[in-house]
This record gives sequence, C-alpha cells and structure tokens, in this order.
Amino acid sequence: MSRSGRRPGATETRDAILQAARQEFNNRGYDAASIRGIASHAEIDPALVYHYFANKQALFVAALEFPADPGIELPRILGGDPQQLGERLVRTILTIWDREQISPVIALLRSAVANEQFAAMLRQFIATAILEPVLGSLTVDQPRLRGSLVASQLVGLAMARYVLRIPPLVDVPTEQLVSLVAPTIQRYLTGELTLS
Amino acid sequence: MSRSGRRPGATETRDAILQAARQEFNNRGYDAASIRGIASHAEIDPALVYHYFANKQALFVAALEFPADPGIELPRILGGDPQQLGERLVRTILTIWDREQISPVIALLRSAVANEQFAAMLRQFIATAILEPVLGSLTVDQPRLRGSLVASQLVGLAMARYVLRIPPLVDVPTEQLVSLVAPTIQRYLTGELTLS
DNA sequence: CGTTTAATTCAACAGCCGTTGAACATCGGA
DNA sequence: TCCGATGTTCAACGGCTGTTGAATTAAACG
Repeated sequence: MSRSGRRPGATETRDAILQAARQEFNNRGYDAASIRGIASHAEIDPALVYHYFANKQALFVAALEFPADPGIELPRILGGDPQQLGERLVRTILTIWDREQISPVIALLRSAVANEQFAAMLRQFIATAILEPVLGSLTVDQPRLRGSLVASQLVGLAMARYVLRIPPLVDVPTEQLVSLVAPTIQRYLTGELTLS
Repeated sequence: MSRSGRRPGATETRDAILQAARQEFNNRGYDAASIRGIASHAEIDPALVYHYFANKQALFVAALEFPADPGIELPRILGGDPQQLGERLVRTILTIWDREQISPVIALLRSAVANEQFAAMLRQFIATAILEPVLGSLTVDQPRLRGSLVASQLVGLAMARYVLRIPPLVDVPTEQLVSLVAPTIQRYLTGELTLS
C-alpha cells in the first residue's frame, strides 16, 4: 500500500487538473469552485495542484486560455456584407458556445458576478476581442453605445441559455436562434438609433 | 459598561437587519454575503440575526419581498396600444431598477448564477410575474419562445448595466435607454419571427 | 412589585476554505 | 549506480462560514 510518492509511468496530471478546473469553474464560478473539489475531480491530492500552479487565481487564468483564436474567426466575421454582420457574429459566437459544453466565457461570466476583478476581465475581453474589431470595421455614429447594446444582448443570451437555462431557449437549435437574434444585433450595429 | 442584555427604548433592529441584508445580498449575491457581514453593517451581533430569522435562506427570502406590486404596475403596462407594449414594459422595468439602488431582482440575479435553487426562483419570477401576463394579453404565435427572447434581452440589460457595469450603458439616461431597447422587445413580442 | 417574555451579546461548535512544509517515491541524467 | 529533479501524499495552519446555547438586561404584563 504505497500511498505517498511519485507514481510509475508517464505523467499527465497537469492536464487532468486543468480539465477538472475548467469543468468546475465553468459550472460553479470562481468563488464556488474549490481547490479541493477540483483535486477530487482529478483524483488527486489538493496539494498537488500547488505543485503545478502558484495559487487558485493562476489556475483560473491557466484554465481560461481561450480556445477560439480571435485571429482566425474575426476575418471571417468582418468580411462580407456589413448588412449581415450581425448574423455572422451571432452565428460564430453561438457556435463556439455550443461546441464545447465547457466555455471559458461562461466561466468568466459566472465568476464576474460576485467578483469585481473578474467583471473587469470580462468587460475588457468583450470590448477588445469582440466590440472593437467589429465596430472598428464599420463607420457609424455612437460606436461605444452600439457596442454596449450588442454586449447586453449577447450577455443576456449567454445568461438565459447557459446559466439560467430558461427552458425554450436551451433547446432552440443554434441556427434558428441565430435567425431570431441576428436582427437585434444588426440593428444595434448599423440601424438608426432613435435617441428620443 | 453593560455589554450584553436588552437595550433600553424602542427596538428597530429587525428593520436594520433587513436593510443591511438587502444591501449585502444586492451587491454580493447570496453566497458571498455573510451573516457576520450583514450583522456588522447593522451594528449588531451575528447571533441576533438568528433571533429574528430562522436561518440565512429565510433572511434572504424576507429581504427579497418585492417592492413593486405587480398588481399595480401590470394594468398600466397592458393597457394601451399593443404596438407600444415593449416600450411601456422596458420603461417600467428600468424605472423600478433605477429607482432604488437596491433591487431584489438584481440580488436574485446575482445569487442565481452560483446557485441552481435561486436560478429556479428567478426563472419562475420572470415567467409568472412578467412574461405570462404580458404575453397572455397578446395573440401571437410561439409565445414561450417570444417570452424567452424578451427575457434574454432584459436579463442582459440588467447584467450589463447593474452587474458588469459596462461603461456607456451605466450612464445612459433611463428614457434614452428605453427608446433604444424598446424596439428589440417589441419585435420579440409582436414582430414576425423568421424561423429560417 | 414579581414574573414572564423579548432583545442582546459572548463563546463556542463543526465544517469548509486556500495554502504550506515535510516526507516519500520514482524518473532522468552523470 | 548514485543523485538531483520531479511527482505525490499527509498533516497541519489560520481564517472564514452558518449556527447554537447559555447568560444578561430590559420591557411588558399581571
């Protein structure tokens, strides 16, 4: 019964920890996810986590590591008719969210609610990775206001579909949801804003 | 130096606890808000909270106690031109949220993110207090799908303006925000849904 | 006035948390 | 083969949490 000490054979522990961390952060958020819980999911002692990562926050950042490379997706969104920019944007984002049951954005969203520091991270990500490139490609008035309206609908979609799980929305097929929400995004992006 | 024991004079402790609880639940959410923190805000010993409320969850429910009576607001929303239903709905909700810096809905929203039980409470509140009456007053196809789309935009608005505090949105005057978002809500409520 | 009831605090419980240091076992290179 | 680096566990730390029971003081009621 050798308990402690290194295990024979190759080691894949670091990845196991990251995987468990992604899962836990994704569906509990930063605060509610615990090192002990993550370690237990990875079938490992909690202290081992600290052998690979400096502390909880470093683990969170490592687990976030965005899988969708904006450099690849963005040109596909920005190219083409600006009048269908909203549709391409919504389709791309929903596809990414739906592809993996575990999404860094959802993890960050869940964490941002109780933690101002992560709220700032999420604001920054939304602004620089989505809004600035998309709106920079257009010539419209009030780009920042338009961007924040787009953000509100996208965040609402993520909350309703993945966090609150409001029933009809959870089951609507991706492409149908695209055609329902895209007009809203398109209006926020290029429509006339009535500032009564 | 009498420490323990009852204080002379009338007692308003229960209200002080509720007020502190509302504040803490509102801007931290259920899990992050602590009984000790609430008690300290109310300048009171933590154990005193348990003299008035059975436990943390009971305190949360008591602190929630909805201030906007749906029975009063709803007829004002439902009466009038159905083509401006979206505008009246958004205006009413934003007015309620803006009026008090402390809103039960925001508290519930913050709490629902990490706690499935509160997510269910929020779903139920959105459905029965907002969506059902509003959509019940219309004759449209796909009412549940329409309702969930409305919910997604409203939740997104609450998240962006009050939780994430996305800069432009925080400072846009209420009435201007109404005129920006109302067309979206109106389209979800009565517009043609293109189910491609 | 005496007694019961209500308000209040103190001290403690058990449980969880992030984190650390020491001990042990295996691997990889000299 | 020896030895340092790496992987792994155990046990503990201090701090925070929700909650409870006993003790103390004042109000309310007869």
